[in-house]
Amino acid sequence: MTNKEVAELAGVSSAAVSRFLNGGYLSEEKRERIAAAIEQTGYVPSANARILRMKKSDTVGIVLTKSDESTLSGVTAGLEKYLFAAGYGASLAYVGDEDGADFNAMRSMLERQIDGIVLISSAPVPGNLELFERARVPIVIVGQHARNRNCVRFDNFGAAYDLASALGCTMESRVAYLDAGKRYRSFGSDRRRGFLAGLERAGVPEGHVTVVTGGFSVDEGYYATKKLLAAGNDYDIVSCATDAMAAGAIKAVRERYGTVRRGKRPRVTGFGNDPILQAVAGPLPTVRFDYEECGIKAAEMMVDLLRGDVKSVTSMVLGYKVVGI
Amino acid sequence: MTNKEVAELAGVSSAAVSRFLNGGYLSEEKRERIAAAIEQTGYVPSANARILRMKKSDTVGIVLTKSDESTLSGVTAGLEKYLFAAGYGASLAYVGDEDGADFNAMRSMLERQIDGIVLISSAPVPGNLELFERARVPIVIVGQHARNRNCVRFDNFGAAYDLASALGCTMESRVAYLDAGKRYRSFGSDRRRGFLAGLERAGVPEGHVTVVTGGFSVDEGYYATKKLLAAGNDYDIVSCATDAMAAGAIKAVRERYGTVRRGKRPRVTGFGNDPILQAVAGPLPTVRFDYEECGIKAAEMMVDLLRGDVKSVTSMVLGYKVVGI
DNA sequence: TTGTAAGCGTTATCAG
DNA sequence: CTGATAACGCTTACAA
Repeated sequence: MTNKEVAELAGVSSAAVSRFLNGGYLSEEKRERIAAAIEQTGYVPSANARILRMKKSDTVGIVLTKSDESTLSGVTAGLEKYLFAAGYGASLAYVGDEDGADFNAMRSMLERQIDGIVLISSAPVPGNLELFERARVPIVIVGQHARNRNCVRFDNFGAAYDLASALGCTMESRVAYLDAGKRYRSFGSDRRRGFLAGLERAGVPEGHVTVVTGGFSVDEGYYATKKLLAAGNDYDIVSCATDAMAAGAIKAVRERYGTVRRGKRPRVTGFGNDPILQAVAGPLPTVRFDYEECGIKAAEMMVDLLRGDVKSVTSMVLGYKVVGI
Repeated sequence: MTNKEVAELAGVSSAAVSRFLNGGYLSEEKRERIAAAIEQTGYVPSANARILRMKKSDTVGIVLTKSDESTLSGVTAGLEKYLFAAGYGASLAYVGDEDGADFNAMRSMLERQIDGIVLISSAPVPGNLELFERARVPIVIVGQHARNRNCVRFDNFGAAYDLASALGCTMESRVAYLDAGKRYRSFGSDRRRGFLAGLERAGVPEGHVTVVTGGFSVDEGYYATKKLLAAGNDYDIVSCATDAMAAGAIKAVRERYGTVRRGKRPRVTGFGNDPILQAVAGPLPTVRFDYEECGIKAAEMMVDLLRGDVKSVTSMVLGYKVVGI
């Protein structure tokens, strides 16, 4: 069913149908006839033809690099909310670890003429951004810092620093830190560096701190902690780069020390908003971020970019809240 | 940058460029010249023009009705994996509770000429399916039963029945069930009915069973349980329709009975694969579904539909595993 | 207010 | 093997 067919049925020109759809000059009488024809035929206009003609899609592409589940849905919710309100659509693509998956997703968005792209990534930003630059498509990076690029991210370093400072460690404390891996700047190295700096500030001697690097899943947190404890050392604190790892760590700690809090049982800390962990392990020292706000800010930045009322590159850093101490 | 411009630069016709991109007859010499021109210009073909011309997009739309977070990412992962392998793209849209959000998302997919649509929904399937029927766009429903429609779902009734049967309840047992709400057939009424049937089978008298209906979040599980226990009754079992609710229930139980398992402290059961809950509350009786397989099956069904090698409507019911008993 | 017609970037047909 | 050309469905001058 096309424009033209509807027009014929209604006894008007195809231009009239287009005007009906987009709000142009039209007599009340034709308006009704067209409405009836559309209703009758179930006509759905072709977005592709429109985009082709208009050379823009009023749509923003969102590419999510798979990582921490809960983060993503909060951020996208915020993004979509703001974008819709501003009259834009959103087109999502999840990408996993497969080779080149991010490139494919980004390219396919370009092919579909998205007007802007938001990259949500915990790993280093892919090198394929030139693609968008050449096409003059504005880019907003979420969750990472990128030199001279528009980005919105959380202050992971500061959050980890404050968390470490709030734990009440002394010169005697023994602390283990479970790092999420070098590949991930935001919840990997930023948190690790912040945490270690915080400990140093608190006066914990370097020799009392053990850092273990692994993945960010529950299982990886579990095995890393298990190994650590099996080595025969006692820790006052086992700090984890993510809530998922913390869940694994808690399991390992309980297996070793029993379920009751006493004596040498280490305290576990996490990082994130996981409500299930909060309920079951609480009060657990952790850090909360407002993911939805992050999405909103990113969307706002994008919309400003699209509307052209922005001149310079902005890098926005969002705050955090240390809880459960 | 367009087809034609690249063609000029390479000194060939636009048809040749098209053949280069889609693999048609082309001399090695021109092939090279075109490749060079594309490289040089950063040309990206327009998917919209192609779709307009071809009248198909080789893309499947996936509409996710917001609900249980963890479910979704597993199902979409399975869907995308299979679809990509079969040569299709996927286009995601998350929709929340806002009025008409699902309709808008579905319509916009139609406007973009998706070749098929997968609806992932825990609430009743929206009435807007005629849209797709009129457009002859195949539909696969995930997570719900829908009369005379292609669908893939889990056996929620059976799972809840088996879970109830496995709990070792006797004629003396007191059981509370936290229902997730009538709006949700799959994890609402199906699970409730299955659970109650299982209890009956196990010989638990109806009078010993309390059903409370609420939402499916951690908090709602917490408050419902708290209220239940504050009423002064003791329960042997508090069964929850979702793992999130179970997390809340566990918190409430601990607040009332302390953290040690003994005496009248009720056992809590959940429903789902939440790894964090498993680690921290385990072993917790719960039911596991293979979400990724669900996505794969749905994609398989869709691809069969698209390829036309399928005649009748299929309704597929996937199994489950009761664990943590 | 309304209709005509050109053009958006592809691909497929068809003649060379 | 190659190139000209029509057509896909829509919007928008421009002319009426």
